[in-house]
Amino acid sequence: MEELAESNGRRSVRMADVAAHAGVALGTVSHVLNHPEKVSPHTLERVRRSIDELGFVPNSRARALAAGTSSMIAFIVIDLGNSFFLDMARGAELEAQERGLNLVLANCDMNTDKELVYLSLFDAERMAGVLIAPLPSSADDQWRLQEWQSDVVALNVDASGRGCCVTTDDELGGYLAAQHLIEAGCRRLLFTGGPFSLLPIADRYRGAQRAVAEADGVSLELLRTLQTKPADGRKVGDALAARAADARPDGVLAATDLIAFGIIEALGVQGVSVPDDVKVIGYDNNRQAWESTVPISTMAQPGEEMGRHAVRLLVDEIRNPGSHEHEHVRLTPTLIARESTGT
Amino acid sequence: MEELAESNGRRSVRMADVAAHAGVALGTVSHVLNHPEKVSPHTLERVRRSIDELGFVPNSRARALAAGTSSMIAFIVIDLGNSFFLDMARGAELEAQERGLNLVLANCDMNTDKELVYLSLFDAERMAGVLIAPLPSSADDQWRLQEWQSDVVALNVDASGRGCCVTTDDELGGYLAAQHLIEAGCRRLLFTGGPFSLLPIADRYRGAQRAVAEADGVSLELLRTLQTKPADGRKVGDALAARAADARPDGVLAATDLIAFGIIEALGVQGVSVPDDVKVIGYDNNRQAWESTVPISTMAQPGEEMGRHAVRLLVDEIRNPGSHEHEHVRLTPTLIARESTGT
DNA sequence: CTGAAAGCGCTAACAC
DNA sequence: GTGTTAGCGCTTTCAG
Repeated sequence: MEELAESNGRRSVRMADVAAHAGVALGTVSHVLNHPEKVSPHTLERVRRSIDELGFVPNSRARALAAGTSSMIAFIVIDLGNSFFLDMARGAELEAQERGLNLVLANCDMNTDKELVYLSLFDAERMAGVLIAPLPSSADDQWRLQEWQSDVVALNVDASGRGCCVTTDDELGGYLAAQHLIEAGCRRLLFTGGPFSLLPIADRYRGAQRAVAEADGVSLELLRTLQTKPADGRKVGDALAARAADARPDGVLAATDLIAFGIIEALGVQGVSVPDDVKVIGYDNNRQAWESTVPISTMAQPGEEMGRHAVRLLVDEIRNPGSHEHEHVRLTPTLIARESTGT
Repeated sequence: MEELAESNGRRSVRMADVAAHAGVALGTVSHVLNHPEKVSPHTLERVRRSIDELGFVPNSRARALAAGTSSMIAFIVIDLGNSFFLDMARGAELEAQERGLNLVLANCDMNTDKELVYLSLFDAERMAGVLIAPLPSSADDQWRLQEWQSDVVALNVDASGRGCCVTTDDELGGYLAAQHLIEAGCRRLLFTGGPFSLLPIADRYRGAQRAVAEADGVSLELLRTLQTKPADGRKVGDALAARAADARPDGVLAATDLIAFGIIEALGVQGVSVPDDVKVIGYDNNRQAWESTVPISTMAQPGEEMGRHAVRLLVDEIRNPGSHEHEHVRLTPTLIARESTGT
């Protein structure tokens, strides 16, 4: 099981070698690396030259062991193929870099078991901290049940009470999306998406319900899908196209852009015009759906901002173990109106 | 610059704590972890219980330091937003896992400077090995100029002479793609893509030239683009649509699927039919282009296989520092015929 | 300002 | 089988 790699042949040069080469004590070399201001210019120069000449690369593992600190943080992502998560990673990386931390990624590839595997790995590796963007299911996340060595902050999932987290307000997003459709003149709305075990989807639906309840003479129908892919959308589109025109919704709220994409495509093929006959709005501002023939209106989630915030929370937790209080940062999605809901 | 994270508050339980708790020596605890067969069932049981009760998580850093080994490898990727590279990561992860190694990812986000930054980081962290899929430009890769502590194998780039690498044969891919077009009846081919500083693109063009040279009465035109995005393709599509029908190529070989996608879209808008008027083939089997209204024929690169191979080479290099010989594995792209070149 | 020495948490001989 | 001990490469007091 735990088949380890053997160290590679060449033995790397150690600090002691540098010290010998420069004719100083080992501690002095350490000082030029960590507290150069406390070393005389002359020694500094000499040691530095030795470092260069020998090609010395400080061993961070040893350093971390001795100093009890590390500059590595890890981000465990449920699906790096989803541009939303990749955006988070970008934001996290930028923020980490600005704070002198290094970010590595782990891809769970939609396999929730891997969340735990990687969490354990990084825990054992004594990362300074770890970020995790799990599958936002309603089931109690396994990883939350454990106490971890490293500080961890969750993204895209409500981990209140157990730790820091940053989410976007999906209920509000659903509300705003529905409102946009209503303002565009739609009266017979349809919400489609699934599975509802995904909290964000359930929340988006609730938001849509609220918007509809607040409006007069607007109805809301629900059509569940099994997944969130274009194929699911195409099925919905076909079903809709098969209906009589007056039995058709005039506004569709798709739980994801990918679904919206499928719907628009299927509708187009069957001669139903978007946005003339039916207006469609998606959710996620997913790059994969950017190239739709009819540009898709959508609710954009601030992925990069989420990543940045998460790192900020993490750093606070790492640096102020005493005073730190867990926080739930809730960001707001933004409406991006494009052609699919235009006039 | 090197602003480190401070260790978090709670001090984790060490092996010594476990030993004390179980009433055995520290070395014994180490044994139950690394050589359980050499420990009496009774002690084993007791130590294991102590480990559980105390929530002991072995410190891999210390372990790596003491043992001189590590099970972590890293994959530095030029662009995780590109599904081709993500496929490599998937393959690498699977292969790594089967060999008891753990894979972490680093995203350069199309920033070549980051390649070096991450390489240095992982070098200092004394990773067991590192994989790198850089920007395949013709410029001499900076990272190749240095001797690294860790073993490194390159993906998607020819690093012969300096280390192991695994690539796909782009020249052959271009050849096969052109041949496919010719067999589909095309006589006036157009190759479009760019910039040519990207080696794969130049190679694909060379392959197309070879196929055309081998065929009778087939011409090949070249239309360079600045980048490899759908927008570049749309420009090409518009230019083509603006031509008189008989001045138009009847077969287009796009250097990437994204370009092909843009071309098909632009052509469609202008009333030029794909594949009836013009056949189009792309390259990469990019998921982002899968949802095109006209499914795009393409040359698929075996990303996952590349990742697996790379890990195999890396492992050999790590385990047999003496006998290991650098190897260049060249994989073959596969034609995927879809509608855009259909009849 | 520089050197010596005591660990950091763990592995791997080597003894008992 | 189990305990003891000497490092792994580095940081960091603490004397000189």
